[in-house]
Amino acid sequence: MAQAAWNLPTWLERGVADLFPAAELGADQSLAARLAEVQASGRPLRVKLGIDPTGSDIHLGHSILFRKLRAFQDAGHTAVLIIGDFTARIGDPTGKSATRVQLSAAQVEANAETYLLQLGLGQDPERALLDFQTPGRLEVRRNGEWLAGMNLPEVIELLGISTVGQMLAKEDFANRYGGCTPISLHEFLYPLLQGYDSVAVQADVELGGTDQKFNVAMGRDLQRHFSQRPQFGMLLPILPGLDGVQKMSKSLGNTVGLADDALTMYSKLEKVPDAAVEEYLTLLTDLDLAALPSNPRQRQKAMALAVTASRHGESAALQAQSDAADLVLRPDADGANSDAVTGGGASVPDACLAAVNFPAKAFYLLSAVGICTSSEARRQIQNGGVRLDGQKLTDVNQLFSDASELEGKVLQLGKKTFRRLVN
RNA sequence: GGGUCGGUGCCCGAGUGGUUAAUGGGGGCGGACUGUAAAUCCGCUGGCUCUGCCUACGUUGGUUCAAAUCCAACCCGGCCCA
Repeated sequence: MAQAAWNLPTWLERGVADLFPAAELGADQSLAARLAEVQASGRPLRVKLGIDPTGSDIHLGHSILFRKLRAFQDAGHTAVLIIGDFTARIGDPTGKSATRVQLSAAQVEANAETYLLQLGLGQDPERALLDFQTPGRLEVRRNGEWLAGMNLPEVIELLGISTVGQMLAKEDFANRYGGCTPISLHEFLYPLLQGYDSVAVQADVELGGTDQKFNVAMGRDLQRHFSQRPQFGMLLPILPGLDGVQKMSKSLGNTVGLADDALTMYSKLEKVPDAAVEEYLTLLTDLDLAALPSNPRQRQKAMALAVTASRHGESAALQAQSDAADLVLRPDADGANSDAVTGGGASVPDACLAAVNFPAKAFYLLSAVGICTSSEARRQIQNGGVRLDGQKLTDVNQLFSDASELEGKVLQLGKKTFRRLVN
């Protein structure tokens, strides 16, 4: 068999951390071979991606999987998006050091709706993360469809496919077991149920983060058990968060939300630590890395611009870039640059003064306008971290007697929190 | 079910009757510096329109002038035994 048959197209290869079974096992077992086979038959691949609607916000860390899924769609394959409405209520133990709280059905359903909207349901396909429009490119399924009605004999059959030893070989379980943290029995069911999803939708490929290897591999075992051809596992790296070290995760507070406005998104991205910039470029953009300038600051900006543009469009991204530059300019002690601070930022979020009771002291103003708590505001003013139109506030108790003396001004906390005061 | 150890602020972890909103570290935030970065240094790190008031040490009650600290019951977890 020709070596060429093992090669994957670049759109497929980019950013992939792991693909199994490996091509070396033999051409007939490689993904490239399956692609060729499928192409010949005219049947698209079924590419599975499961998400558990446990939160309400999707961030860039999730989006790398959706980007890959979209790439499959654009190549003519079928994305099978599984909403884990049932499994969300068990809680995926992966990466968790503690048992996850179980969610109510209503909560899960609400989250699922929000997810679909963020993924681009009803949006312009250019801007949307997934292609919701082209017929045959997307199937959205909820795993409650096949899991909720499972009876005990079926569950027992599933349980019989794996062993305690196998489960304890999984890293998270092993850590918790060794580290004296509790593991509930029902958590052992999670990998099996996720695996069964692959059986239910007859997946050819399953996408997941590298932390999903165990679960994706379990899918192969179950498919084999149910006499299906085992899927390929395609694992993508876990995106580091804004700290550049830990994975992007809402609970760590280091995320860029898909729903973030252009300015917020750009501002966060342009200061991603150098060490993470290359990964962001590879995983979140289609830019040709070799063609970019080598200066790290320029690469950072190019990345921030490209990612923001993919979400908000080219012109909004450019606007955000220039606004971000304006906002960061510091006025001199005499306020020389204050024009830049107040005038440039067309996209500074507004804060409504209607909720403020006048006369208002400075620390109270910050809290009434929703920037931080009043106690926090006191401290920040004392630390010199609060500015009004670029002018540093020094007195916690500085009194503002009326909304009119604040209207239109920009209140700033630290380097990245800005609110334009409006009435 | 029995024995035993343990449950402290975002996390880890001191504290074992009284200057305790609670030592220390991590993280986070702010300031200086810088490339709006990293490293480094400094400050802050429960809430409240705050010279004071409120809420906090698994839960609920109790003892005491006074409890995270003592007592009881309960809930949750680890380990050992069944």
